[in-house]
Amino acid sequence: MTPLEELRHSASHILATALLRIYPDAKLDIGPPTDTGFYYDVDLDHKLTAEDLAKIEAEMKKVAEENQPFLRKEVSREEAVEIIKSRGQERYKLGRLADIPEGEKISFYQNGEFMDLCAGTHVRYSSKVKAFKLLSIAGAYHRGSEKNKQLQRIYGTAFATKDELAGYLEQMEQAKHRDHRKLGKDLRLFVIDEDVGQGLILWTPNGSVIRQELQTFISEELRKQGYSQVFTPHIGKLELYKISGHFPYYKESQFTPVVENESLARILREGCSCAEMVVRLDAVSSHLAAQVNARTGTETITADRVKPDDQLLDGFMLKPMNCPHHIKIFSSQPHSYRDLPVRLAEFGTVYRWEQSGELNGMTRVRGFTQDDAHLFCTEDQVAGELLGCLSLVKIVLNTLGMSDYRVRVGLRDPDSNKYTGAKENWDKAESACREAAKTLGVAFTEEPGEAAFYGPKIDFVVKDVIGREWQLGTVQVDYNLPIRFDLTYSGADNQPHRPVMIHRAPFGSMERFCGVLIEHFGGDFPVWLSPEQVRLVPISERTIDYGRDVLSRLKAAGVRATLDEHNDKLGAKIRRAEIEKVPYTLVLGAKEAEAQSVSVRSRARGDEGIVPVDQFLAKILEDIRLRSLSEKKKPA
RNA sequence: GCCGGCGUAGCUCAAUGGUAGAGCACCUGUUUUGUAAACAGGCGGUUGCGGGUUCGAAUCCCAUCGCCGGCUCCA
Repeated sequence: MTPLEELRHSASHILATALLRIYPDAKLDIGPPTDTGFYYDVDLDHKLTAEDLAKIEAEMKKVAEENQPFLRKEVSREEAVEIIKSRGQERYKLGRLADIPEGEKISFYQNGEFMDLCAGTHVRYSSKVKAFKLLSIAGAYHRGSEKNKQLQRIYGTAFATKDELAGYLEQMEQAKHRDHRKLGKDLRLFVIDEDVGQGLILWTPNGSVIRQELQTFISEELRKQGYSQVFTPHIGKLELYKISGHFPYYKESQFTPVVENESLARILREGCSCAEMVVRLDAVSSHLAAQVNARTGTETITADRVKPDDQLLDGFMLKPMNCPHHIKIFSSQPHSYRDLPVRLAEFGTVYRWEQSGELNGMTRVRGFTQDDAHLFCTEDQVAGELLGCLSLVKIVLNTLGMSDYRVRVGLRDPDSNKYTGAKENWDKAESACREAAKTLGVAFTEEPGEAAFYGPKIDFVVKDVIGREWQLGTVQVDYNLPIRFDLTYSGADNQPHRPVMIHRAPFGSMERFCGVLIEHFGGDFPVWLSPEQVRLVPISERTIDYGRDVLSRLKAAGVRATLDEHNDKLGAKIRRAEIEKVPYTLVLGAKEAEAQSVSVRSRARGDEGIVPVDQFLAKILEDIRLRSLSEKKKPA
């Protein structure tokens, strides 16, 4: 345990000590340190409030001042049971004791009157813990399972010094200003309207500029890398997803199917309970089941889903993924090995039923657009194609100056059987992913259990301003769908062969990526992405006409510019442009009008002096063309 | 979905059972401005929505929708 973790862990014991003084009947579960602080999970009939938190914190201060030594005591399993029972903490602590493997040491730590089952380690005296703060109360399931009782989790943080604590709290406060939900509102980038629906993003004109620029950017890269762009509809027949296996496997996280009119009329005529309707929507024909099961070599469609044809209901689904549609484009023509790889790309909008409590601004939504593509290739081509996909992700991240991410190679969970496909294919795919990740030149972690059910993947994960991790770009190898859809190509031997699919999305989703990007730049977008690139500010009404003249020249060159015609003093107009985070403000007075020039004020560098209009135009056009990053804002 | 908190003008917030208010934004006028806020006036509300208690509800109660923090989930 690091010294800081030790401190925080001790703080959580002090929290428990104080808590039991105030609520002696509280049943404790577990109280570990975290990346940013500590928590303790507690079962207590009384619902803790913010006022209670203040009381507990005051009591914690007393415990700290009592300067209690932390004493370690090693005991036998039997003694441990006795201690736990004597303290009335058997409800959760006996279970935690049982988690300790036979043969391992069992220890308690005591400070003052409090004693807790704990491996340690701790600070030596409670007075070491002097810079701490309780932050919030939240529900948390015992052992993280929603089947168990929900406990109250008390979150807090602690640092070695009061200055560090104050610094951390200040940093959290600052982070709020960069939150994409706040900036999205302030800069009018997107809105979510409750009448439209939770988790459904409305891209306003400003946000749409950013999205459009990003799409143009990636489209240029796709053309260089030999992709073909396609368009597909937002819905597809239920049967399509029964073949792919997405329905009903992911039914819980999909929108309810749209039942076809004919089917709807039939069930209204015949009468049909809700439960029966669900069963009939899930069901597949014996014909389809036989085909898919034969191809996969396993019972992927189980007997209880098979129904006679006249019991089936037909309908459409909002697409939860783009792959089935792209597969149908691929399979609409015969392919030779000479055609491969086929790379089909689309900004494809998909819909998923995320739990209401999970929705979050633009980063977790119910409808989002993936910068998706599916590559159909031979097995020999997989490794090379993976490298191409990763280089695309790198280009994206480099261009945007995003270096604060981690890479995760998602592998099979060796203890699970949810994965489809032959072991040899998995071995090959996993090693291809691992080798490809190595070429990135950044550290990556291999995480068993993080693979998709159809194949391993390489994910790029970033943190938002309040430390939550989000998966952005992803590259996935898939041996499963080509089998389910019976995809083939003719090999050099004139025999049919099975292609391998790669799914990849460098941004992941446009919504999530833009959300993270807003926070990454704190709203100070580089010129090429800025919704408004130039603000023209006449010093008085006398130079408005000159402003109109400059405006039309900028617009003709394709620069996004506006003219501030408000009847305000110069300072007020500059202030407005600053608040709206426009990268360049051009001040126009009599001198400038006379010389066909502009006085340039940059968001990053302040007043840069007077230059001819043409010179400014050439410079900004070059920055836009190169997609240059803005210089960091000078500290205020 | 679960636990807890919150919901007042476009935005930030005030009003603790007794006439819904301020600043900014917006509109009009005066001012004609040189690098982060000129001055004055005006517009703007069924206090998220629906019920209830009360002589009287933004305020108390119930229900519902949404938002925030966590938990669970995430092809």
